[in-house]
Amino acid sequence: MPELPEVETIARGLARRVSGDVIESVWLGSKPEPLKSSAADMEAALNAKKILNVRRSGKHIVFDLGESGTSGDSASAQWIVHLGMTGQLLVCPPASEVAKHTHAVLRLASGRELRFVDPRRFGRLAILENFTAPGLEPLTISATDFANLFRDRKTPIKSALLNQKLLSGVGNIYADEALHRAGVRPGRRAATLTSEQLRRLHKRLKQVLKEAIRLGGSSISDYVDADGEEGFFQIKHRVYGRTGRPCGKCGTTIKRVVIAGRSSHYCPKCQK
DNA sequence: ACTATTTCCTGGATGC
DNA sequence: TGCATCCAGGAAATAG
Repeated sequence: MPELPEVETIARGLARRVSGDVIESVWLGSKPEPLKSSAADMEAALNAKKILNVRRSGKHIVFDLGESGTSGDSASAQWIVHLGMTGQLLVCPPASEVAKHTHAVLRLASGRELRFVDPRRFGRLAILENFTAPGLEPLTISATDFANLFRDRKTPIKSALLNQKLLSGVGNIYADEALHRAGVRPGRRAATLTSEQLRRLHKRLKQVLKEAIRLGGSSISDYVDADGEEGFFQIKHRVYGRTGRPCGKCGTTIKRVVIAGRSSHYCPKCQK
């Protein structure tokens, strides 16, 4: 399940591999469409465009597109890819087998193909201009702005962390991991956190995201980066997916509760 | 304006 | 072995 660190890893890998390449042809699957715009519009927006850069905004992958004919690199539209739960963007030799649930194939001038594969179809594709994810970036947000996001909110802090309109990029894994490292229970009402706890959560969230990026993300289920490589942050998980096992810090059994319809894992002793 | 709940979707795990 | 059921969860839609 790609969250900020996984999407960052994928975007960096793609930037390295396909920046400067030109889209020669486009195939878009029919199925129940993961497309925001019509297939014809998307194809027209992608065809013959140069990929200037690939980067991350929140959990979205942004392909900056430019005209391939002109010498200047003036950006026009952007191809936005959200991987949802199970989406993958793969750079493949054209001869390689097309995986089941492939919804888009971009043939590149370099001879390779960029393929979007997504079994569960929670992923989304869109053509936009000047896209920025709705929430604030967790890696750059100030402690003050961070604290202000949660002031007066009655919702559990876990729900608030997952709310992409507040912070963009935090998902279930890193919300749980940041809360454990900050010593705060996921069910705590956001507004009841002390300023000290908010300060810690701000610090620990940044820390855990940065460390996860350094390790190439967490490979849970089928996550792989643009090179097909798995990440290693899952070995650093202290609570996520560790229900019933001992907390590494104090030995107390890790508990699981459902908040906002999501599994939330925490240590009843370390987290207040 | 918020908050909580439901829905989408398939594959892997589990149970009888 | 085979079939049914459950569960994973990001974000949009819906309801309160």
